[in-house]
Amino acid sequence: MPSLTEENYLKAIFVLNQGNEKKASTNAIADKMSTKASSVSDMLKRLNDKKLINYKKYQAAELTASGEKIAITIIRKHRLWEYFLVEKLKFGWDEVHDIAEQLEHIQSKELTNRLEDFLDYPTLDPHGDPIPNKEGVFPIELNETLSDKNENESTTIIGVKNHSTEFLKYLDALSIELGTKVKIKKINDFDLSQEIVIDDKNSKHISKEVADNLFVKISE
Amino acid sequence: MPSLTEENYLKAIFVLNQGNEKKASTNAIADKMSTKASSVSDMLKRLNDKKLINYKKYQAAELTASGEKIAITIIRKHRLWEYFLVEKLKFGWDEVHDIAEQLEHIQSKELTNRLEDFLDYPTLDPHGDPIPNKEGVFPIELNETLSDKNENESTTIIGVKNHSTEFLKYLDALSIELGTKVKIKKINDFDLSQEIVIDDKNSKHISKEVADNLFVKISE
DNA sequence: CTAAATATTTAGACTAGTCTAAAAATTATT
DNA sequence: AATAATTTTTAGACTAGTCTAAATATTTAG
Repeated sequence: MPSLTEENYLKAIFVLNQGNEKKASTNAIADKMSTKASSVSDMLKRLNDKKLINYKKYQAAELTASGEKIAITIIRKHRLWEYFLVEKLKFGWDEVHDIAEQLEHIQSKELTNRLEDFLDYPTLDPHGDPIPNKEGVFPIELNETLSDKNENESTTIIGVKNHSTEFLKYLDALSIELGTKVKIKKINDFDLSQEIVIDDKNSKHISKEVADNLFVKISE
Repeated sequence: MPSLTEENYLKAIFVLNQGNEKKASTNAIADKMSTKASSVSDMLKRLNDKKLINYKKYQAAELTASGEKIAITIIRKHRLWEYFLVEKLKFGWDEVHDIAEQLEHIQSKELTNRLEDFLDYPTLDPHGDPIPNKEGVFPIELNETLSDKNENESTTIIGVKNHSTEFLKYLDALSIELGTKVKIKKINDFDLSQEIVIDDKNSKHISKEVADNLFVKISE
């Protein structure tokens, strides 16, 4: 069994390496985990010894099959618990991240599977992120963001990349939620900010950073 | 915030000292926590420094008001989660202890309170143990055990002292559950084992150790 | 009341994980 | 290709918690 800390490292590496390119550098991991590069360096050696990652000095880390399995299990638990917190306990989507961050480390396969059954096998968590099944298979991949779209295109918001309370509250203020239709009226050349129309009604102005963090329905 | 380990020590001390007498000796705690007396000795010093317990060398430990508050919160969370696991996820009463042992350390008052609301404010957990409310008040105390009863007395099982899977499975085999009526037909002088009649139907023979671990309805 | 048995504490070492500061390697820039 | 900037690793120290073995208290028994 990996320790709680090891689980968090594996999860961070999984998330950083999503979209195939090896981006899990020592600094990137340190940044994501709010720790120091030297600590990460130590830990990468240990995870390598345990064959949970492939790691060579001065090169980015990659998960092995068994490391990835653990990472996906953590993500599965995190997302199932988030769904539980929002759907059953009526938390807001901006309130559940830190609690799920703790719940994801509860060890019991049986618990995870019964929870999934109790929740009627949800496929997406409250932020639109896909929930891997018992076998670790994700139902869909979220790839395209609103920034990838062009002027005059319409699309639907299906997920958020950033899960911070601040960002989610900002979306609430803009009346953007999952399922919201968005039409891009204009993209400003200077800062790539967008003028958008929400649900054919309200016009809003959003920065590129916001558009970067909104996943949209994949074209055709 | 106390660490997970500190929380476990506080809980152990609370449980040992239940029923007022100071029984939380170094060895008793070590035993309960499956650790060594020397480790306990170290920890008692630290908890004393943090004013979570009152402890003087060679004397049993007592919780301070703030230590007790923490212990009760842990117990509250443990019992609410056990109730959730049995009532909502349909676990057996013999399967939930280890999982609740993990869940009890999740930090979020809001979560505990919403969970309690979701469960409709249960007062007893699946083992008959009282669930303290938000203010830390227990609805009732379980005191009397079947060993305290005499020959020809009848009573009702309302709780179990030992929560181990083995004990609970043994009770299942005896068809003893919460609410079961028991009449003591005979107490053997030699080993204090009892001949009992369960629900006016089946006669069984149980050891003193089993009777010690069955809480019964308090007389009159 | 003294000796033996038992309980508790201390001393010193170990592990996991972290940090700072310095050294070494890699990458970028001229 | 040489130097500068950046990234990564190493060395050494620190904390929380644990352990074994030895020392010291306390309790029990004769």
